[in-house]
Amino acid sequence: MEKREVHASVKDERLVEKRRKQMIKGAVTLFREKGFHRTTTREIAKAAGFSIGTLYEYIRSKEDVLYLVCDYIYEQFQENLQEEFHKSDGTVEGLKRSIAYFYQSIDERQDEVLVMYQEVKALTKDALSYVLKKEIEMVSIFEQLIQRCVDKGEIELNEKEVCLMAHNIFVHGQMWSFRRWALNKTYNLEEYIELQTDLLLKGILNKRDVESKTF
Amino acid sequence: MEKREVHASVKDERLVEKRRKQMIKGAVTLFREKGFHRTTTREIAKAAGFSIGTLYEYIRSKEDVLYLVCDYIYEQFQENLQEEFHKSDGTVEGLKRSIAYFYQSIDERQDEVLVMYQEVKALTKDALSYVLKKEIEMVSIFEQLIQRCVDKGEIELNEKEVCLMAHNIFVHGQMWSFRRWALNKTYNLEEYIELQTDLLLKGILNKRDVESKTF
Amino acid sequence: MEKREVHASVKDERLVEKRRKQMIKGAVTLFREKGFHRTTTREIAKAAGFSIGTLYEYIRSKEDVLYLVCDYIYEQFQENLQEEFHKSDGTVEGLKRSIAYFYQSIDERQDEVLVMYQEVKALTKDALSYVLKKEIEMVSIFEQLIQRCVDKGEIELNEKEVCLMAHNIFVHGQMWSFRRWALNKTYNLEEYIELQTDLLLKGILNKRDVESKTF
Amino acid sequence: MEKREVHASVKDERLVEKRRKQMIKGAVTLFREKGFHRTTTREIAKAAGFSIGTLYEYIRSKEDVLYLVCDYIYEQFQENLQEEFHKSDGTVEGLKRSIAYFYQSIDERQDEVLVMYQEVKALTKDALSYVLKKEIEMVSIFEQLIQRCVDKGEIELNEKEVCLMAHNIFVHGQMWSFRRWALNKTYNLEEYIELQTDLLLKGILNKRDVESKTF
DNA sequence: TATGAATGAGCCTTCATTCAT
DNA sequence: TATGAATGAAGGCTCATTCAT
Repeated sequence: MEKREVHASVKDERLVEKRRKQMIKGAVTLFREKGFHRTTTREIAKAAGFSIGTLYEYIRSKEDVLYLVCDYIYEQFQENLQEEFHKSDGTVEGLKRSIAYFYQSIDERQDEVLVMYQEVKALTKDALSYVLKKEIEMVSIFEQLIQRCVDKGEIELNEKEVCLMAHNIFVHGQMWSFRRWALNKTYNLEEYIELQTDLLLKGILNKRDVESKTF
Repeated sequence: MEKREVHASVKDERLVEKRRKQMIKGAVTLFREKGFHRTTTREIAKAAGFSIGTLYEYIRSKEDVLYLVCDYIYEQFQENLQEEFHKSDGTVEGLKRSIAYFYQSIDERQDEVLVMYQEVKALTKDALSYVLKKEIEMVSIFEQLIQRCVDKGEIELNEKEVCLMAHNIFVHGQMWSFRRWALNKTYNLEEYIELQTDLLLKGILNKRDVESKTF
Repeated sequence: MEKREVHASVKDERLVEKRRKQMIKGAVTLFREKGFHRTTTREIAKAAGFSIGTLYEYIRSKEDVLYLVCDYIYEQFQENLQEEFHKSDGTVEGLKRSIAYFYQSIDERQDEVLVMYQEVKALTKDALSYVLKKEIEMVSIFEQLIQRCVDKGEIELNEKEVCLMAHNIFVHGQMWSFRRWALNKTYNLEEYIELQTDLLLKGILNKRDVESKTF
Repeated sequence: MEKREVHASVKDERLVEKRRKQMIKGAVTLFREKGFHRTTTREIAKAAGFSIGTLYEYIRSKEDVLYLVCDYIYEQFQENLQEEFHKSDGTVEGLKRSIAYFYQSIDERQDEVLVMYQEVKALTKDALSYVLKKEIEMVSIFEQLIQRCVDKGEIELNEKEVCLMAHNIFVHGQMWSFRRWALNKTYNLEEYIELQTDLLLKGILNKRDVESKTF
């Protein structure tokens, strides 16, 4: 469950960072195209711009690449979300902005999200646990964002509803990447965000607000 | 996009049917446990109860097995949904029953759903298209079920909202299988169904109904 | 320490036996020429007359080949020695015959002995233990052969001397293979056997015998 | 057959000497533990206390390390034996002392002897020849030591017997290292030396001596 | 039809060696 | 001189697929 340190033979940490970035970038593209299993380590090395030998100076096994990719993506999202969390003011408008922002980042990182989403299960149990923990943390950020609105009296939901709604928000984000083949025939990102948010919030807004807003 | 005929060397159609059932059953379990790529054809043959040679009398390639599995699962669900569709009366209550029924079948076939869900991407383009077409059909059934309610005036949604809601219903079903690791800590199936349906319908029910129901 | 069963995927035991014989024969030659580590599994397969895939139907790892080779050689020698043991009559003449016979078989199987001798250490601990146990058994046969002569009063040695002499007999046999490069400049097999036996027995023969024999 | 000069890029001979000593020391331990083939050059460099790049400033190939190790060990033994040779007085007692001394040094350098003994065959033909020549020289020292006793009339042996006995003495020394796993259950070094010498000399001592010693 | 032995392309990984700094 | 990152040939092993029986 702890952050798994991927072993590198190379000592220079800057270099490790740099090479891994190259690696992740190349790997994401490949994984996206052919999936983790159909991608060979040689292809990863080549895409990263170095030799197979060099690749293995920075990882211990092919699975490490997948872990690195997943970790990287989660890290990015979590960072963004964390920020969003701190900006949050407990208003429904704020929640909406956070959601919009989250879906936008997913849209920007489509490939990465899709890869992470489709290949996590190829991780070993260890790595998987760690990654899932991260996912729970992200969902829980949404949970808290919603809860703030509830606390402020802007929306009415009990605890379990808050939790489920957080999951839904999260999954609707992923959806935009894994069901893109179907969704983007009908919606562009803006529409998708607006419609999903509307459907989500319809009916849970406190009467007072609804009235003041509708009329 | 047409239904792909998987070639069998064996002529006796009854036998083909029988053997493929065995095959699918064994494969689902294996794919569930280890994923498509980590499962070997030998294992599939063994799990199906015959030899590797025999396996290849009924398929042409390993991927055929995956296709057969996916096709089988979709077929099952589609059949069920079709039935549901015919029973539908355009009331919100009916829609709720259909959703509940759909989620229940997903719960009953967890393994299969998960497999299909995680491994479809391993299908060749051809097979994938066919399978995705099926998925669209299923979503479209929900679309029609919702539309009937709209037509009847029970709920208020425009076309795009109907479509998105259909997708959501579908994805929330899958969610119950692919996020089970997180969800079933908090909800059992009944709760999940009830809460999701509530969140879904809150606010889109026509005022009249809401009033008559709430007061 | 137990006899290690080397796993074969192929069920037909006769075939396994046959293929392994081919394998061992090819491997011995190669190991002799280049040593275990410098021999590739592909070379072994080729020398055995089948493909690399087939090789791995009969073993699980390269080390299995070495084990099979060692086991085979020991088995051969042990069988021979066992026989010799049963024929033994407790006379010094008998002991001499046994030694001569042992050295002759070593001479006949030079390559095998050398391989076994030089490569055993490459075995895993498990396999090594088993193989060393066999070696102890062989030494102990000589120990018993000598002891019989002692019991019969033909030679005079205490327990520890008997044991050491058994080791010496054994090692002198191996010597004929691993120091052949030096020894066969000076001696042919017959000479070697005679001289070693003479040096060995000189002085340990009971006086009575010596006298009656010498004079 | 000539002493092979191992090429070093570094010019400073003192440094070369120093670095090689470090190298040999580290390598012996590693070779002992894992054998030559399973030891990597990186491990050797690390054990020697410098980097892989530096290692290659003092050798040209991994095999050079093995050669250096073997050469070093032989050199040590030969030096010792040479000394012994000069001290020798042609008495059986003297021979016994030399043997005892030889076996003691083997005991002291167990690891080195074992390594040399098990890994020489990994040397290239060239290096092997050179090293075997050294071994012949060592055996021949024993030959001469024995011959002196024969010349002095202390023991009775013909030329071929002298030669074989020299080989035996040498091999019994090695034996103490390569059969240690079996021998040291029964004997400690002192016993081993005494028993081997006894068995060796029994019966070849000139009658006169035997009588004078026994009675 | 059913079997399972045989095949070999191809994968992941290691490690001796080089070379720019 | 010393370093250690980079290289890529080569090795062990797997597994989808075929085919003779």
